[in-house]
Amino acid sequence: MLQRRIDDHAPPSRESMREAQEIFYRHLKRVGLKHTDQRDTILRTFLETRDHLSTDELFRLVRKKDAKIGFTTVYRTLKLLSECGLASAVPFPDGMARYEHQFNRRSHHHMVCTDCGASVEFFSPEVIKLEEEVGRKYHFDATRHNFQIYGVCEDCRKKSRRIS
Amino acid sequence: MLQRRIDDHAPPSRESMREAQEIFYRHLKRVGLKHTDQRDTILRTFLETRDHLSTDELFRLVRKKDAKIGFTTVYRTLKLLSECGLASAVPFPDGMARYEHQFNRRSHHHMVCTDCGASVEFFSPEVIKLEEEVGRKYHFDATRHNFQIYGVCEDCRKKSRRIS
DNA sequence: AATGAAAATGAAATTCATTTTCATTTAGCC
DNA sequence: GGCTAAATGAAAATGAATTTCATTTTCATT
Repeated sequence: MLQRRIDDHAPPSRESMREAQEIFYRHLKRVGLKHTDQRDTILRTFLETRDHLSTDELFRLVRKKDAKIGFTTVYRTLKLLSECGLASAVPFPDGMARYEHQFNRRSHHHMVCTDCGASVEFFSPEVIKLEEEVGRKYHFDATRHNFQIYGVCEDCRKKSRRIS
Repeated sequence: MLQRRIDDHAPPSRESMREAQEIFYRHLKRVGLKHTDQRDTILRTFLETRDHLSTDELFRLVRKKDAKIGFTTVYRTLKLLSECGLASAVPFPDGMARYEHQFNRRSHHHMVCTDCGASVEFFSPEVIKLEEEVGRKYHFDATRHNFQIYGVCEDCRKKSRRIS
């Protein structure tokens, strides 16, 4: 299933990797948790991805680097990464929890094909303004939002035309 | 959990109820399915709600009207209602599938409190324009979208201030 | 470097919403 | 009324998410 990220396509530089690790370690320290090789490997693997990964997909990638790391650890680490803002869950129509990393990325949104599940990112500064405005109006302290557009992509339209 | 709908607060009139039923029955006929008392009861119960209901919550409401209707039937009927556009799934942060009815309702979005789960609706014509524009730009046939803003509501801010 | 308490790990078990199965009942066309 | 396909609902199955627990590891303190 294609899930294009349309910018920031360079792999993370050594410095930005280190910066992200520092954020993670600071968070661990703050909540009294420990620094382990597994967590290190999982964070690095996650930062190298460009897609929207389920826990299982990340687990498979992690396993390639260290076959001894278990699914449970990946699951738990992904939660920790969400807590400190390095990862965030994106609700996809298949209902499975999917995460993307938020390190050094512009705020963006997703357009998802309801046929094949492919997703494309788009950018919309208006939405960010809207978040502020609506929050103010209803006296919410708005912290984040989530915006997806669903539809049928060009490829799937072509395919369905061929069939009918 | 409070889930305010901020407009359209009147219960459905007899006419609009009938109109919705007609949409449903037309859909059933189209796909070769039958009209049953259970489906009738479930649709009526659903239209009377104002909230974002999980399948189980709707099942409990339906059971009050007819204790012989099973969970499975509610589950299946909710799917049928989604197919014909009378219901639509709203992704909430608790991960459970929640539905709201779309009959005679303005297009709206949700602001959700990440603390207590309370939700408030808001309206934003800009977002509808955005759906069209972005669809055009990436050659998607955009059919729907989903937009939530997350934050902390006034009540929860007050409560957390009291604690700290 | 050794110690020990607290935390981490990972395999397995559990939970729980969702979905499917299947035997029985019902709708609605002839 | 009879017939056939569909509906029903209880129970079982599924599968992602989460918890348990015995073992291992981290790391602050000797």
